Amino acid sequence: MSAGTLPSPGPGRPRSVEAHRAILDATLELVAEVGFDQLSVARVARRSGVSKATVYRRWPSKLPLVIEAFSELPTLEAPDNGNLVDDLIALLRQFAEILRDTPLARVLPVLAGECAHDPELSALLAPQIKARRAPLIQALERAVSRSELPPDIDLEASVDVIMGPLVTRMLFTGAEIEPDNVRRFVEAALFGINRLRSD
Amino acid sequence: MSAGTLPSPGPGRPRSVEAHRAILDATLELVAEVGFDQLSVARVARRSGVSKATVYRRWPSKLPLVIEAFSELPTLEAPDNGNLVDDLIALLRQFAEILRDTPLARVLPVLAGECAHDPELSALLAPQIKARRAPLIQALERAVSRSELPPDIDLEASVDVIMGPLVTRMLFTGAEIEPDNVRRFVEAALFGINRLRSD
DNA sequence: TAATATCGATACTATGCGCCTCGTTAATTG
DNA sequence: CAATTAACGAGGCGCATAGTATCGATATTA
Repeated sequence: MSAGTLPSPGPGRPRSVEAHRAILDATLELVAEVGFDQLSVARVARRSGVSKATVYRRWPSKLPLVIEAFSELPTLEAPDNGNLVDDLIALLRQFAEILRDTPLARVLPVLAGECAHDPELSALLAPQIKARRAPLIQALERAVSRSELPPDIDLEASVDVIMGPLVTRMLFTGAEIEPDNVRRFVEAALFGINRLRSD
Repeated sequence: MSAGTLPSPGPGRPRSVEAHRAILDATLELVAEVGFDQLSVARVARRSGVSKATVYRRWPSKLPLVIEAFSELPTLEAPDNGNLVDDLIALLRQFAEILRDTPLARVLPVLAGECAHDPELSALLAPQIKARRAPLIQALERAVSRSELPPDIDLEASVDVIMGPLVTRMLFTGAEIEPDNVRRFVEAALFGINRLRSD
């Protein structure tokens, strides 16, 4: 799935897996330190102890590299607590931790903004976004199967209602998100989800 | 308030107001066309028919320029319909129109991501964000004064709950936002706002 | 008219981009 | 054990951009 590692089936020197990881790690470090705009392929190569050409052999440009590095960031793991509220609280607490501990909050908005002009990159980023939303979709589906939610609910819109407040909060106000706030946001969202019928 | 126009109080040739507008317009055009990463001061100068030095005389770098151009984008105008639902629907419809007709959706996430590494720029962007949220805050305050909402409501969090779903929807899924969806999102959010007490 | 400050144009160094060549190194295949 | 194959590091190349500096021309105030 990763663009950089097309394992060589035939003879010849194989691509270094260590270099691959070093490049992605350096990319994430540098994005966190200096931001996307100041990031350059040459800097990534220097930081990862790899030749500049090696990076270009695997990724055509800076953006796909950052997208793949982004895909290496931790994703949500969906626990099955038997009820929707606890599932959502657990998921959003994980999300808040990831936002606090990784450069996700710095990478994702920039990628989203840049992909608006590049359908190719958008096609690269879209499945990543979808994969990160999947655990929430599944938690909602389990709630539907338990009749906690009506069967005709709009799952995608529900995910937006649940994640949206936290995302905007950390994006534009830069506010810290505490566990108590997570519970309040979940409850706030849940009171409205029933209105999000699909028809 | 704008960084570029410090009107000359004494003698000497004053700064061209036309050039100022041309530069900001060209910046917005180029951001919409090629994105923030591909944007360069030289391109802005060429597009606006202005010398490169003129741009540097007014803005120290690319980011403050884009931030000021961003501040020129239309803001929300708060109507007073006498009830909260209609106020919010009107505001969010305006917001959806702005997202559709201007490069706001492409500029804002990139700025937010870049400002995460630069406190100086963050200080430049923060008041712009606050000003754009103000009409929603005012609509909520009117609702409180009409006893539509409890007086101890968390206004900022309420704004996040109302705007968040739309913002994430247009940011990460790129979905079109139709007027009907706006009404549903407003209703979805309103059912939960009462839980957002400030204590 | 004199003083002042911005203007366009241009040159300048430094750096990044993306591509390329080259000799070297590490794996598969016979 | 050789021969083949492919990725490797090092480094050069042309081009574009960043940001600064200089210059004479121009527009405004005193």
